[in-house]
Amino acid sequence: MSEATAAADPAAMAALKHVALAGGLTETKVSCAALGDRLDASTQTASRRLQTLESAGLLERDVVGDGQWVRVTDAGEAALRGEYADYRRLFESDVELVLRGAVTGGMGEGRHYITLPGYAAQFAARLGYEPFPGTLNLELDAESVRRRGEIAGIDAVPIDAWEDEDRTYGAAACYAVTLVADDGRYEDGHAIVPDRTHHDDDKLEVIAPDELRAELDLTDGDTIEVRVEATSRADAPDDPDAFEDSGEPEDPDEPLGEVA
Amino acid sequence: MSEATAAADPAAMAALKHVALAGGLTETKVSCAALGDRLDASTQTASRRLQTLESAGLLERDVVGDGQWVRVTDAGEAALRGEYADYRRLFESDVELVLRGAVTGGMGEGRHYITLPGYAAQFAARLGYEPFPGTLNLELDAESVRRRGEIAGIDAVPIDAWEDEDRTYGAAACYAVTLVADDGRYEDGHAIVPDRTHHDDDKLEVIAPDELRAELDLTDGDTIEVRVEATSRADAPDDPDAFEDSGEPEDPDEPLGEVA
DNA sequence: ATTACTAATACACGAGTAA
DNA sequence: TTTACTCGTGTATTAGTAA
Repeated sequence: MSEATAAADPAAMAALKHVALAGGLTETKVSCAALGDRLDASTQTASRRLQTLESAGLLERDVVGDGQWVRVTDAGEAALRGEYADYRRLFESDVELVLRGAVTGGMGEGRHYITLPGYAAQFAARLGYEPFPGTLNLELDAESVRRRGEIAGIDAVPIDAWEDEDRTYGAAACYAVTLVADDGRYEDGHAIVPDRTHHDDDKLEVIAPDELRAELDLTDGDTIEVRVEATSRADAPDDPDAFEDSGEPEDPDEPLGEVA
Repeated sequence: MSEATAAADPAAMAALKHVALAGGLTETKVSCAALGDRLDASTQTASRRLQTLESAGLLERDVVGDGQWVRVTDAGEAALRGEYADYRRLFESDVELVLRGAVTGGMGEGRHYITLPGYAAQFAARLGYEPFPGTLNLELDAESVRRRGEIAGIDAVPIDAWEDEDRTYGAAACYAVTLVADDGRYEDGHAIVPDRTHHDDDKLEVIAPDELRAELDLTDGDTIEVRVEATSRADAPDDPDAFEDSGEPEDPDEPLGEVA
C-alpha cells in the first residue's frame, strides 16, 4: 500500500496485464499462442504463466479445448491497480515541495496522539490506511525551514478536531509525502501538521502505514528527503468511504473545526 | 504505439520503475542493496539489472564507489510511459460502446482516401500516427447496427474537410477503438466515420498504425469486437503538434469545415 | 486448432570474492 | 561500505509430443 508494490513476479504481472487488456477484467477468451506473441515467449511459457497466475489466485480460468476463458480475480485487479498507482506516482503526482531533515527522537508523544480513536478513525477513513503507531520526527534544515511555509498552498487531507469527556483535540492537515532515504529507499506517508501551532517551524512529523525507521533503515541523525506531493490523493485504491471496520464509527454530527 | 508495449524485459522494467520512483527521472543516488530489497532479489541481481538497463539505453549511470548516480534516459522514460499508457487503458478508458462485425473486403477505396495528403497530414497530427495504408472494413451485425447510433455521443477527433484543385473532400470523425479478435489478440486504432453519409449504417471502417489484418490474423468473414472508447485521446505520448516530418505541411489558412 | 506434459538446454540467480 | 566479477547451481525456458 505504501511503497512500490513488490509485485509477485514481473513476468507474471506482464502476462496478467495483457490478459486484462484483452478484456480479462470481465471475461475474455485468450489463446496461449496470442499471449505468447505479446510476451515475446513461447506458447508453453504463456500456458505456464496462466497456470502460475491461477495458482497465485490472480486469475480464474476455464479451459475449453479451443482456448480458455479467463477473468482476473479481485486480487489480480488489486495487483494491477498497485502497478497503476506506481505509474501514476511517476507521471501524475508532481512533487510540489522538497524538504530535508534529520531524524530525531521522540516517538512517544506522536505515538500517543495518532493512536487516539478520534484521530485513528479519520486516518483510516481519509488516508486509506491505519498509521503505524508512531511518528517519524524530523528536524528540518535551514533551507527547508525557510521553504516550509509553501506547504500551506498545497492540497491536504483535513483531519477534524474532536473531543472526549476530558478535553478537545485540535484539527490538523495531512500532506501526502514520499520519503526518500539517502540510499534510494523510499516510502509513502503523510506529513501531519497541526492547524494551531505555528511555533516549531523546524519540526515535521510524518506518519505512514509501515514503520518508517525500519523500512528506511533510519537512526537518529540520518537525513532524509521529504517530497510533498501536489495532489494528496489517498493510496487506497477504490473505496474512500469504507472504514467501518476500523476504529470508532464517526459521528456525522460531531462538532468539527473551531476548537481552542 | 498501438498494442501493449512489448516491454523489453519485465524484470528490467520493474527495476527501471523503481529507479524512477526513487527519483531517477531527474537524477538520484541508488544502492544495489536498496534496489535488491525492492525487487526481492540479491544485490548482485540488482547490480546486473542496472547494467542491463544501461546497455539497453534506458538508464545512465555514474558509479561512484559508495553507490551510483542514475538517471532514466528519454528512451527509458518512453518505455515507462508505454507501461503507464497500458494501465491507463485498463483503468481509465472506460469502453463506451461495444460493436461486433465481420471483416469484409474492399481495402481499395479506403486505402485511396486515407493516403491522400489532406487526410494523411491530419491523421499524423491529430491521431499521433500515420495509418497503415488501408482500412479494415467491417459489416456490423444486427445488434451492432442498432446500437451504432450511440457513437454520435462519444468524443471523437475531428478530421476537417479539405480540397485540392479537382474536388473537395468531406470532414469525418475518428473514434478511438480497440479491436479484439476472438483469440484475444487486440489492436488499437480509430473508427473513421464520414460526417455526411448516413446510409451504410451497417458498415464500419477502421484505421490503425499497423496492418490490422496481419496483426490480428484476420480474413474475410472473421468476426471481431470493436470497443469504442469514451475518451479519444491519441496514443502519441507527449508531443501533439510534432508532425512536420510526416506528409504535407498543413496550411494554417486552409478553408476548413463546411463543404458540400 | 487447442492446453500442457516431459525432457534437454540455456539462462538467470546468488554465494563468494576482489577491487 | 560500495560495485561487479566468476562460478556452481537451480530454475525457467523451449522443443517435442500427447491428449
